[in-house]
Amino acid sequence: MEAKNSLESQLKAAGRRMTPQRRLILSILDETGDHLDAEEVYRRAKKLNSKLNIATVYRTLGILKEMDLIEQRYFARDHSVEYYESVNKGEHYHFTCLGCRKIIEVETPKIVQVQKEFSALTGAKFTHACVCFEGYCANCVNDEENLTL
Amino acid sequence: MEAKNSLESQLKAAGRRMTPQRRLILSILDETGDHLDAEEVYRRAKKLNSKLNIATVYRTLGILKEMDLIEQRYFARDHSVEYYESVNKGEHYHFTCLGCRKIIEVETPKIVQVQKEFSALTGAKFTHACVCFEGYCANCVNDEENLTL
DNA sequence: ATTGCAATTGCGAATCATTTGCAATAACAT
DNA sequence: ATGTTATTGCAAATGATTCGCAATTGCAAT
Repeated sequence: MEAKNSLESQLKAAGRRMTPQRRLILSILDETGDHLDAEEVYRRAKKLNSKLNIATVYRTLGILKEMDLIEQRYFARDHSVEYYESVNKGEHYHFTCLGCRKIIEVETPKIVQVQKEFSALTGAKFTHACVCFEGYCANCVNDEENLTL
Repeated sequence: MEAKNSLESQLKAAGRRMTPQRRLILSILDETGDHLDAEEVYRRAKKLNSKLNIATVYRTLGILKEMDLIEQRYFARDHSVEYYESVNKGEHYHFTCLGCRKIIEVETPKIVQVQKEFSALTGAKFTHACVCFEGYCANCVNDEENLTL
């Protein structure tokens, strides 16, 4: 057997049917390095299967979320930009530059430390953390200061 | 002069007109200890001024956000529960119990440390961080384990 | 290979929170 | 008191997501 991509095989293992639409959506999610929201997944998938409906994209993303195979995350403080990401990417967070809109990944163990401390203190158990940072990257800091001063 | 609540005086300082509707909305925001979303602000305000329109609430919240007098925050990972909070509350984050829906405030300097480290490393400047935690509180952990095992 | 049934799809309509256009109203400087 | 202009209420628009339902299709059993 060929090395099936993990999303597909996990869906099948859960007793889901594999349709061309799903295969398409899954392959996009699996192969992209970008951060895609539902609309963008739809846009890309639609290019390859023009009769795909966006409701199907939402339904598929919903199933994957429910199975904890992807996580819904957000970039901006007001959560205006949302996207889906495989859960197997390791711990990282995102910094969005308000100047150039670049996304920089932030790696740190400290968020997990906060969780551990809080657990130890209160006995609570974490299932998820949503963290998004906003600001200006090194390139844009100067521009921003010139504007606001 | 009486000690005007800060939101009101700051709005006036910014050249905004003070209407009964705004005064009402501001007093609710100023006095509540709860976490209110736009609908809830509207519900509470409506009790005291039955002809208030929800568009006015959204417009007022929009102005306050723009002036950075309140911050829009979220509880849940999927950001389904949103609320507005005065910015002068000091650094804290929220843990939402998925069992009993209780909100526990998490105090830690670590998030700010992450920001400082990242700034030092990359030269970026933070303007905002959005952090929300989800899980089960000590009381609900056991119930949840009983359910899932 | 064929069949049958349940899962899935496409479509359009429904929903829900939020925003907007606009005419009427009201705040505030003069 | 008056005029200008911000603000309001209302209703309609928007935009993302969900839903109902009939038609289709995957897949297991034959």
